[in-house]
Amino acid sequence: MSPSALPYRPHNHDACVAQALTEARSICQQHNARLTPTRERVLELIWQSHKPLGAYDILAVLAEDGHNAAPPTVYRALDFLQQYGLVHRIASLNAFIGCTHAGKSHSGMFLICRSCSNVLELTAPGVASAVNTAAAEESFRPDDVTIEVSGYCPGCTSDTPHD
Amino acid sequence: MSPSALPYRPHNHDACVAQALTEARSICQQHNARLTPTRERVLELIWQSHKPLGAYDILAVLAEDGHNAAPPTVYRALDFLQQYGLVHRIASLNAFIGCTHAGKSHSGMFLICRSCSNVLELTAPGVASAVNTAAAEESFRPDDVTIEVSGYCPGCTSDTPHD
DNA sequence: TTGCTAATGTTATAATGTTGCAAATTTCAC
DNA sequence: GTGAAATTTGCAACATTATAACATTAGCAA
Ligand SMILES: [Zn+2]
Ligand SMILES: [Zn+2]
Ligand SMILES: [Zn+2]
Ligand SMILES: [Zn+2]
Repeated sequence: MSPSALPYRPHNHDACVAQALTEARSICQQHNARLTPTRERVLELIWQSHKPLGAYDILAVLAEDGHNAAPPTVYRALDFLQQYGLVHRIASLNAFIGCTHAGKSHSGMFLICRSCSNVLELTAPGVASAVNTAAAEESFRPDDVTIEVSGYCPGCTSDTPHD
Repeated sequence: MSPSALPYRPHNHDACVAQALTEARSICQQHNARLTPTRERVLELIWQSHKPLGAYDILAVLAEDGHNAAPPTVYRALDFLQQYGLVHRIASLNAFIGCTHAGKSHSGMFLICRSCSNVLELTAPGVASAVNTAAAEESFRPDDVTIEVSGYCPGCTSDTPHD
């Protein structure tokens, strides 16, 4: 078994954020897309932890920033970031999380801890192929696959839930 | 390849509804749960087609019925029906669909057609086991699995989208 | 009856997400 | 550089989805 994944153990999270921002800049440059200050700030906020963040949570922080922002500001930034695969929306939570596989084409699977709220994004090729097989048997042509697993992470399966 | 699944071809849908209601009565009886008129009516409305229905759509029909209903009425009925596995919520649509495997314990996978909106619920044991394997590799204990696949159904892959 | 519990009614409000248009900024051809 | 075109942002209003809190009613049993 692999060692605990990042979200589940102490780590230098500033490095996570820095790397995410660096990659985002690079990806946007490749696509001639403009990672404007607002968009970058939203991405940074989403990466403030490995827990998903709601649009209105983001909005509240922007307000603290002194940024005079309304909901469309946030949703537009989120749309942009999703478009370039920099963040994912977790449908079962109405919240957003930074993509840990930005750039690489992937169909994510999300492990959502009910106790500590941390989310781990996996690539899970086995799952993707099983889904495609099942869909093919019904002659269904998949376009977008949502896989969200709620449960308990390694840290929270034991009796002492993590933060 | 199997022939087209029910939602994708003409069929006697009244039979779908009748069977769903019969099974629901039986399941509720087994659990000493009361399938009250409101709950039964909501279930019937959800089964009016193989397309998912929003809570406020249900509310509107109840109003036409002359039923003086407010949102909590609908959401409470939906909670009840979900609790006994009679309907599922489709997170990516904020909508509800009748369960086609009521009674049998199952972890569903939903094929959602972008064109005609019909939803097919599959059992897909291969997918379930792939998800469990992937989760186990991260020492994650799954509790609830959401798998929603948006795409195009057999009828809508061709150039003439179905209703 | 009486008293208990589950279910429903009612009002208000919270949380999430969108539309439409005007103003500002950036891009790019000239 | 200058000006038109396109992108991005500000802003106000609105739409949709879901819940909280508390009163009332229906079902059921002692
Ligand atoms: Zn990702
Ligand atoms: Zn946890
Ligand atoms: Zn049918
Ligand atoms: Zn279709």
